[in-house]
Amino acid sequence: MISGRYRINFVYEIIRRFNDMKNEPMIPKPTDAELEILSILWDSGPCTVRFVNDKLNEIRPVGYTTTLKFLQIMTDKGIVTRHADGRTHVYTANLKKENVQNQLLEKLMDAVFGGSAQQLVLQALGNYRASQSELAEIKALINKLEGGSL
Amino acid sequence: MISGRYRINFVYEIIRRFNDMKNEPMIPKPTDAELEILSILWDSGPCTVRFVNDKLNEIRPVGYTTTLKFLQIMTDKGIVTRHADGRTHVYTANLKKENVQNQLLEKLMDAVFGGSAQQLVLQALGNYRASQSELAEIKALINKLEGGSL
DNA sequence: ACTCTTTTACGAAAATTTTCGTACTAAAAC
DNA sequence: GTTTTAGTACGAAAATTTTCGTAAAAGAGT
Repeated sequence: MISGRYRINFVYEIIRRFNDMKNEPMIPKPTDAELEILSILWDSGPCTVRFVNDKLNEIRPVGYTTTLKFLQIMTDKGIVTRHADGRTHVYTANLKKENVQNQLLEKLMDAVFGGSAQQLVLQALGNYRASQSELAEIKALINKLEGGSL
Repeated sequence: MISGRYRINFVYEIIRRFNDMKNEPMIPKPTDAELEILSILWDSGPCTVRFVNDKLNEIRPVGYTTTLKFLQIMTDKGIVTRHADGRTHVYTANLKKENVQNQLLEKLMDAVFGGSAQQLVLQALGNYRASQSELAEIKALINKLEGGSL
């Protein structure tokens, strides 16, 4: 049995060790709570536990040590990095927002859109109104894609 | 403590009872395994446990009683309906594919796209190549949307 | 120096999700 | 009619995720 200083899911321990040898880490599907925290780190840059916890509590009540524990687990999983700043620790997202976005899009696409990006996009456009300028921007991208593959 | 003939998550028991009084059930976020099964039911219509299990095993090994248990749990949660056909049971999806698609899109949108449908769509289009005709179809929808809100 | 506050470390409970074994039942095959 | 096969019911373990309590340390204020 693999066990480090403290043992989390042993799968993640393996992943972490594996990732230590690579540049782009394999992404171990963040949980919902982890996603929430990642979002905060992406928006605000490196954060203390206190800051993350305050942000979370703007949405729902979470104990400070709960947040701390999450960050520690995420450190173990290798999805955030910690460095000390005096007595407190500052955490930085270790995954690129874009990569996670793509990972989740792909998962959703496969799960309920039969793997079709088109179906997903049509559904998203049909239901969540975008502004005129946003629509224009999407159309511009499509035009570029059409041009590129002609 | 709420307990019926058999007790699952008590939250779901409450939801189930609540839904008995309404037409459109509130959707209790299907788990990953449940989504897999829902997909099969959407694609193939009402299915027996045997059929669902065979389908699942095309992808990964799952025991028969595991699948059966899932279907039973899903029945308790109210996300599938069961009716007997002789000795065997046939299960039918109780949620509309579209509704679940939208629910998951919205969740993803909020979680990692700052609530912006446009960002989600741009990302999806940028990464997962769609064919010319698919792109054209998307553009047609956009044109319709633009027209409608002028 | 001493108390009050803030912080990290850690264990463990609670909640949820996934998985399967065992028992029982009914039909089918021989 | 007995055995084999295929089905459901149910409990419970295993795996994962979420949550928090308690202890110890480190500053801060007085």
